[in-house]
Amino acid sequence: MASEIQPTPTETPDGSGSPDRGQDTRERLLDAAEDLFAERGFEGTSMRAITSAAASSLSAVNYHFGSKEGLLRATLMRRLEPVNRLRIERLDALEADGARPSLEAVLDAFLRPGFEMRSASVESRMRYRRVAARLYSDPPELVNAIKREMFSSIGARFMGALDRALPGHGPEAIALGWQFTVGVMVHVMAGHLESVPGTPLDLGELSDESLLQRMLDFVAAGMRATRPAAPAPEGGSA
Amino acid sequence: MASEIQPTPTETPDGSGSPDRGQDTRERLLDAAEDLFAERGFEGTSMRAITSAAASSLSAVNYHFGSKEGLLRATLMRRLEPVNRLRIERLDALEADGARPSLEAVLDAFLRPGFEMRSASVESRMRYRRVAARLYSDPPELVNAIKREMFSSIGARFMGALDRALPGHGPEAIALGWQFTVGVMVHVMAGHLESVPGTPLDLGELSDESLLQRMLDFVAAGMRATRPAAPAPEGGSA
DNA sequence: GTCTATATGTTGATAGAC
DNA sequence: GTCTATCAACATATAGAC
Repeated sequence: MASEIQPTPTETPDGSGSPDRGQDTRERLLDAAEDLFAERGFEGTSMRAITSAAASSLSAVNYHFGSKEGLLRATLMRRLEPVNRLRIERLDALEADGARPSLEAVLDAFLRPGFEMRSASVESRMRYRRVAARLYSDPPELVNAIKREMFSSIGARFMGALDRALPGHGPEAIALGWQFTVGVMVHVMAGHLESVPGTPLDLGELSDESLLQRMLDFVAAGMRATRPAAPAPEGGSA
Repeated sequence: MASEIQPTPTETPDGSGSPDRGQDTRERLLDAAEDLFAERGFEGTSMRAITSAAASSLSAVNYHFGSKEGLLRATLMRRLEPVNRLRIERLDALEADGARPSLEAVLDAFLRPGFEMRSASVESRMRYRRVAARLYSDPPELVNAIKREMFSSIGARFMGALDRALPGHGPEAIALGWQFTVGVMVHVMAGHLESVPGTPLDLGELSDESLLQRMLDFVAAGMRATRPAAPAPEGGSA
C-alpha cells in the first residue's frame, strides 16, 4: 500500500495530436538515446545516429540537453530516479510495519524495482536494465557524478537496514557484500546472461520472477557468509 | 607442483639492448593500449593516444596488428590466455590427486589466477583486472568472439567440476550460479570497489588475499543456495 | 620495421533562417 | 523549437620514403 509503482511512460501517448509537436521531440530523443547508449555505449554512439533514429536534428539535442553529455545524464536519470524512489518506498514499508526486516526482504526491496521496470511496457522491457548497467561501463568522468548522486540517495539507507538484518557483521563486511550484490545485479541487468556461449540452456529464457528469486537466494546466502576480515572478536561460529 | 605460474612478462627487460629496437615496439604498443583501453574503453581511445603514449606511430599499429580491432584483440589475449591456462592447470591438479574437489576449491581455481596476475609486476598490478573486465563493457561485436573462445576453453571444464561439487543442483542452477559468480568477479576486477562514494571505509584498500577470500565465501555460499527453478523433486530442505 | 605525410570520412557543436 | 548548412577538430587507414 505504501508502495506505488510509477512506470514512467516513455512511448508516445498515441493519438493525442500531431506526431511532430512541441515537447514530444525531447522524449523521442531520450528514447532513441536510451536504445543506442544501452546497445553501444556513450562513446560508441554518435549524436547523428541518435537524431536520425529520433527523426530529429543535432540542434534539437543541444537545445534540450545542452550537449551529448547532458543527453546521457538525462537518459540515465529518467530511469534511475523512479527506480530508486521505489526502492526507498519499499524499504520504508518494510520498516514501518514492525522493526527489523529480514535480510531477504531488504535485498528484495533493493533488487525488485529494477526488474519491475520491465513490466512498464513491452518496448522498454530490456532497456532500463541495460541503461542502468551503463553506469558501470561508460566513462567514469561522465557517470561517476550520477552514481554518487544515486548512491547517496539510497546507500546509507540500505546499508543501515542490512546492518540491522545482519548484526555482528560490521560495516566493512556489509559494504563488501553489498558491492558483490551490485556486481551480480549489474551483470544480470547488462544482459550478459543472454550471451553466454556454451550454456546447457538459454539463461535469457528464464522468467523475470524466477531469475530474481535465484538472484535473491544467491546474494542473501552470499551476504550471510561474508564475514569481517579480522578474526571475529566475539567468538562467532566458523 | 602441477601448477606453474607464468607471469607473462610485459615490461621491458631493462638493459638488454637499445630502447627502440625491433620487436620492442610491439610490446610498447600493447602496454600503452592495455592502459588506455582499460581506462577509457575501446571506442573512447584513439589510436593516436595509444601511439603517442607508446612513442610510436599509427602505421606501426597497422603493421603489427592490422587494425585497431586487432590491437584490442591482442591486448585482451595477451592477458587472458595465460590466466585461463593457469585456471585449467589448477583444476587439473585438484582433480588429479583424488576425485571430487570441494566447491570452494573449484571456485578458488577459477578466481585466484586473475588475482595473482597482479603480483607479476608492480606496474601491471591493476591492469589485467580492468582489461579483463572490458570483455563485459566493450562493443559486443568486437569482444564476443574472444569471450566465446575463452569460455569454450574453460567453461565446460569448470561447469563439470561444479556439477560434481554440487550434486543435485542440475545444469541450469550451476550455469546460473556460475554467471552470478562471474558478475561478482567482473565487478571487482573492473575496479568498482575503488570508487564507491559513501562507504564506511575504502574497500580498495583491502589486501588481495582477504578480498579474494571474501569473494570466495560469498560466491560459494551463493552457489550452494542457488537451486533449480522447478520445485525440488527430491524434497530438499527449504 | 618504422617513420612522415596524406587521403577520406566522421565527430560534436554552432550560426542563423524560419 | 526546430531545422539546414557549416566549422574546426578528430578519426582510421594507407602510400611511400628510408
